Amino acid sequence: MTDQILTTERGITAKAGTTKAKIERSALTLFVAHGIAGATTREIASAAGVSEGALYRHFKGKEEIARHLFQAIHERLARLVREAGARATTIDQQASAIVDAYCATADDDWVLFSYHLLSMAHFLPTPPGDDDPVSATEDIIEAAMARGELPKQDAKLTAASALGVVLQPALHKVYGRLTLPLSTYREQFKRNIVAILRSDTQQQ
Amino acid sequence: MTDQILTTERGITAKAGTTKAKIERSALTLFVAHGIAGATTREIASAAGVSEGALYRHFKGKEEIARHLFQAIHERLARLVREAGARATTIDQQASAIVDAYCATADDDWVLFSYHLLSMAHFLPTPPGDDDPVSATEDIIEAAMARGELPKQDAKLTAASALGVVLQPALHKVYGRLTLPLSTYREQFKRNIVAILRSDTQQQ
DNA sequence: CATATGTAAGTGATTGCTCACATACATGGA
DNA sequence: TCCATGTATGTGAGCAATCACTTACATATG
Repeated sequence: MTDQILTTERGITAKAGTTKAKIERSALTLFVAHGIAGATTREIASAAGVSEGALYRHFKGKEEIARHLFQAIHERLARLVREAGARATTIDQQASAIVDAYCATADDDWVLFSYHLLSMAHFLPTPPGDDDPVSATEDIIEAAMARGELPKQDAKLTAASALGVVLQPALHKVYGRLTLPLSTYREQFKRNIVAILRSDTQQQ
Repeated sequence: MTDQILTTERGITAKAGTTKAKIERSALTLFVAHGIAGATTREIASAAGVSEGALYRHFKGKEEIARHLFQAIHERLARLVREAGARATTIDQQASAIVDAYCATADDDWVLFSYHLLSMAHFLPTPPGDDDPVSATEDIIEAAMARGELPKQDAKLTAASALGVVLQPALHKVYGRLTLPLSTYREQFKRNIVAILRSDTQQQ
């Protein structure tokens, strides 16, 4: 039952090749495969090729590993959305930049991204004050409504549906219904989101 | 630690008020709250107000309860989507009927519906041959493309994004970001989905 | 009395986590 | 250069708690 991984493991926050990086990567993979509760500390240690005690040199416990991994991707996505929103000036450009950022992040580390999708329910609601990608998206849509670029409506709902255009296909990739890299669908995502944002602006 | 529920419990497949219905309802609630692996058989029995042994009179084990509940909502949604597709003739009518069916099902039994959203990853891929709501949606979109009502493109992707318009807001309701019944957003869902379906048909 | 249903007290297995101990390595005074 | 020492890191046996599940028995029903 020794599932030791011999290759140098890419870390999430720890330097690649270190024991901590191996633990992060093994835990991440097993959390995605069996869920957080379903993955055991023994499995994680075995997959990382270290003893179980080593886990507790670097983390307080299993739950801390799970939260550490979640925060890494959650905060990263929030930052990327904010940056994409700040970089562009029109809502169409902003939508395009956000889609690009999501697709690049997903394809860059698919296991980490799918962990974010699958473990969301385990950690939310996030402690107030912390940023998150959904709030960032809502803020960008609200700003566009405020400057008259979009019709005024429920920004929380619009943000949710727009995110759904990307995240539901991402989930289907997790389920094996779609197999190509997420970036493959970038342009269609952008068209679809723009279509949603404008779906109430029928001023012909 | 006796969390006995005194009201008559609405069954999923069992007759309301029976022990089996109480077990189904308690298991469902706890699976949504703590996940399948995170909910214990003791908790389920306690919440149902029965002994732990009673669980095993009606189900082989915890995993069978979880699968039983999943199949109930999964097959129900698949059937509703097929029926909505068969009832209407144009893709716009079909989309409208599917949105109505999803919203009605969600609001009718929100815990069961959110269980479907949250436990999908635990059961998929479904055994081949069984129907599912995503395949049903794909079939309807493919048929509309075949009769020239929609531009020919990746039906699996279009179906995923269209479902995302409804399911991501539903997830946000699970997370507490949206609070109103899902039906509240019906008309906006329909507009958004139609906008997506047509987003490649710019024949002006 | 036969069958279905429910109970209480277990069972062995597995869980997350701890702890006494081993090793690696950097530091610095002689 | 040498080794004494402190600190960081890793080990693996093992612990108490908890897990899903079983079993012997009671009761209800037709």
